[in-house]
Formats: sequence, structure tokens, C-alpha cells
Amino acid sequence: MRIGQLARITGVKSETIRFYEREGILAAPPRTKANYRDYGPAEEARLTFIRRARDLGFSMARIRELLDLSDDVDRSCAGIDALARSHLGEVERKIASLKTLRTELGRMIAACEQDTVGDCRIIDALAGTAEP
Amino acid sequence: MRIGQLARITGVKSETIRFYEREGILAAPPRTKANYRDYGPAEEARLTFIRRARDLGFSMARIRELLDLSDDVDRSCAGIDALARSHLGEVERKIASLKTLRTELGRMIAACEQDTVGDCRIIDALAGTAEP
DNA sequence: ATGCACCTTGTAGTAACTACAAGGTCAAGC
DNA sequence: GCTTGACCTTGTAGTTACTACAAGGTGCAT
Repeated sequence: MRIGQLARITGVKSETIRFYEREGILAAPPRTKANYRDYGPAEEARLTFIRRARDLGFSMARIRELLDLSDDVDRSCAGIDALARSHLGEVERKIASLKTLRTELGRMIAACEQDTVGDCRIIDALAGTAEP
Repeated sequence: MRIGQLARITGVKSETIRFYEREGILAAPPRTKANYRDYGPAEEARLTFIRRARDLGFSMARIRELLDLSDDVDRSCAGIDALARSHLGEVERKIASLKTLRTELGRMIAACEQDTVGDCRIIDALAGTAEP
């Protein structure tokens, strides 16, 4: 498929896809005889992964590491383990933060249904200043 | 407290704190007689919130909205409800994505413990191409 | 054959920081 | 009293990760 279709499917703009190629995070695909980039389904999955990971607040450096975990098939178990554990820690911290934020947003919505509004403790939810 | 101590506590650099003040996301604090910025605990919570939210991949625009939910005490319930629901949806999508990533990282670590490595399906995990 | 949507490269602009320069403040030690 | 050092001030310039736009080539449909 051509870059435009890949862009539509993944939600990553064509310009950004070319940018990723320049940065070496996405391999240069084969070209058609008209010199158009020609992508397959593997690139689609890789790009969707990158977009989701960016949306979750991972830096490009961190995403590169995650992609390396996937790319370097013949890599030492010790290396994979250490890196995977480090990423797992970050992922679990993010989940925990999001859960406190979810709880507080849910509480506000519930209060609104009762027309009682109350005060908003979103800041405390994430800042960890909230009393239990 | 002065900007340096606030920076250490929150993990937000002094330069970034001043940047937030310029952008209007953080109110200009009172000054000491030496013209130093003088912060209290409310700013600490607000900054920690901003840092965590940024780390979770929320844009500054989205964070502004969340802070507005907190700041605009006398706001219509309908407005709060709509905004909170929209944010709740984003939060739940992020949690769901992170959970699939967590599962895959956990699987890789477990495989490593067995010295069986196997293949890495991190990309499929977030890209949603994985078979169950 | 002439739109039109699509592609190419390259360059410049944006968001959200981040670093650095040039200088002012102030408590501690000689 | 004076200097040293850690801290602060403003301002400007650089970085990361895009994003937009310009100038032109490609290819299918009318």
C-alpha cells in the first residue's frame, strides 16, 4: 500500500511516517516504479504501536527500546529481562496513576448526577495529596 | 519556598516552571523582597499533577481543561459532566492499552525465566493484531 | 489531454520544553 | 567588610517530535 493509505489506517500523518523513516525508527520500504513508498501489514502494526505508545507518554527513545526488544530476536535473555522489567515498572506506574485519575473523574460525574457537584479533587488525585 | 526547592520536590525544572508561568498554566506567585518567586504547597500539588499528566501523554491543552475543572468551582454541572466524561473515556482507553502492554511484557519476562525466550509480541500487543 | 488525487523532496514553523548567558541576592566564612 | 558559592533574575537560543507548505512528478478517469 502507499503512504496515504497507511496514514489513514494508522492515524499517523504521511509527513510523520517519512519523518520516522529519516529518524531510522521505520525502515525505508521498497518503492514502486513511480518511486512511491510501498508498505505491507508489518509496517502498519509497527506504526500503530508507535502511535499508541506515544499517546501513552513514552518518549521516542523508550519506544526505540521496546521496538528493539521486538527486533533483536537473537538477544541475550538477561538483556531482554532487564529491559522488559524496567518497562514493566514504568507501565505499572502509569496504570496506577491513571486509575486514581479515573476514580476521581468517576466521582465527579456521580456527584453531578446528584446535582451536588461538590469540590473537584483531580489535582490531589494525581498529585497524591488526597486523603483516603 | 523558592523555585529551586519546588523544582526538586516536583521533578519539574526551574526553567519549565517559569515557562508554565509565561504560558499562564501556573499563576505568577508573590515575590520576596529580593524579587524571588515564593511558592506554597498548592503550587506543589498543581505542578506534580501537571508533570504526572504530561507523563501519561496528555497534551497541555487537555491538562488545561482538567485544571479548569478544578479551578472553576462555580461551573454548570452539565459542563463538568460532559468534560469529565470525555476525559474519563481517554483515561480508560489509556488504561486498556497499558494493560495489554503489561501482559505482553510479563509474558516475555516469564519466558526468560524459563530460558525459552520465544518471540516478542510487544508490537502486536499495542497494535491489536495479537491472536488471543 | 487535462483535471485531480496522490506522490516526491526539501525547508520552515509549532509545541513543549531545555540549556545557557549575563547579571543580581544573600548567608557563611575569613 | 569582602569574597565565595549557591541560588535567583531575565532573555535568547537550541532540542524533540512533529506539522505544514512549497514546487514539482505520477497516474487514473473523464
